[in-house]
Amino acid sequence: MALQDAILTALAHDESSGYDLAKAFDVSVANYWTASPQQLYRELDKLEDAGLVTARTVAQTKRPDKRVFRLTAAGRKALRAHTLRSPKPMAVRDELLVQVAALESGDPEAIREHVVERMEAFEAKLAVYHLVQERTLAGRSEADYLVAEPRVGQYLTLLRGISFEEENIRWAQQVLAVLDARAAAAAE
Amino acid sequence: MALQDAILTALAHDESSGYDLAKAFDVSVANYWTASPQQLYRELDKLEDAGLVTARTVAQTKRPDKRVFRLTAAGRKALRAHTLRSPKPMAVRDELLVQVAALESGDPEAIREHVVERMEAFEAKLAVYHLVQERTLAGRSEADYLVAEPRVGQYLTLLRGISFEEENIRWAQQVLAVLDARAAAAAE
DNA sequence: AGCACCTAGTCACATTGTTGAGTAGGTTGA
DNA sequence: TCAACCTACTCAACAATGTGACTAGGTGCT
Repeated sequence: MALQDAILTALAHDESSGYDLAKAFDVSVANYWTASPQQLYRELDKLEDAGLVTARTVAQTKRPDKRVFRLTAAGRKALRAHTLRSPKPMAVRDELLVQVAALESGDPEAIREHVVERMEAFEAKLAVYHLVQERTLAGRSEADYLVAEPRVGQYLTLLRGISFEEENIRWAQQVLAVLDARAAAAAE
Repeated sequence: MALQDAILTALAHDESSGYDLAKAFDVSVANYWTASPQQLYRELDKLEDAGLVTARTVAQTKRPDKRVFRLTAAGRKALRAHTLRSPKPMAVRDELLVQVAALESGDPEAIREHVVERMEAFEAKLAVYHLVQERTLAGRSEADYLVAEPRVGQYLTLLRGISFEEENIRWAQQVLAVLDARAAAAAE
């Protein structure tokens, strides 16, 4: 259900193909909902069957044809109805945290390496978010944008994504510092 | 798979019943993995079939009997093997963020109310985490604990949970401030 | 010439998550 | 004393989400 709503939200302002949607999910929606391309194609078909989106095939030269989706009036209504329902509690799934929780039962060196790798991913993601932020603000101040810009919802979720990645990086650094301090203490 | 590893981790130091596990998942594991009691019972049965945990029925007076689970040697090995595998990227699912992203297409007043409710949940969770933190440290300083305490993994994930909830609260306050400023600007 | 990567998908299967009902006694508070 | 909630589960069915393999032409690099 909620994946459908996330898709409808992504289509609220612009039409797009499944492939474009997959890229958008990768960069900006991943903050609050994750979905693989396969999931998106499947849900788009369902949304089309339900009459919430319409598809139009666009022929391309030198590229495969694509199907471009856009909201219908019913889709717009469904999106509004979704915001009236009480949201379910957040769900998180992070195998890295599972591994860190199992630090004493696992292989500390492997876990350390996983933290390092993840930290690089956090930093890459933060850099992307900062780029999106710059492009979104386009020279305006954040304070102005937050009060005056009609399409502020996406920007608010972007802010959450930025602070989330910043905290992830800080946390990863702390974990590495703790692991190193413990390794040093054990070596004595 | 990873739900199984999260369960094995929770059982790494102490045996516990499915019911106890459900409470533990509610308060501390929810940081990095969520699961309903039903899922836990199902996975515990599978883990038992796979020989990774053993169950022992404990008769209680004035209470229903309970089944207490503990890791087997194979379970301990599986947990260690899990930490050697590269963790999958984090997955988040939050319907509230989906609603905020759809702010312009949805009902702003309903969304505001959902943010208020969620903020209360964030604060309650943070209070629980602080309690767990106090009980865990038991008077020791955090710096000492992080270097000297053998079982530091859980504490590191707790720290991530605390900063996560703090950021959630800050973000929710910002969203409410923005919504109010925009409502005031629109009323003029 | 050959490889890797990009666009733009489809199909089948596996795992995870949700809902609702049932059982049965004990504790707490108005 | 009666309702509401807590402990401690089990069972079944279904819905949603996630993974892996596959197709197929085009582009860019060495």
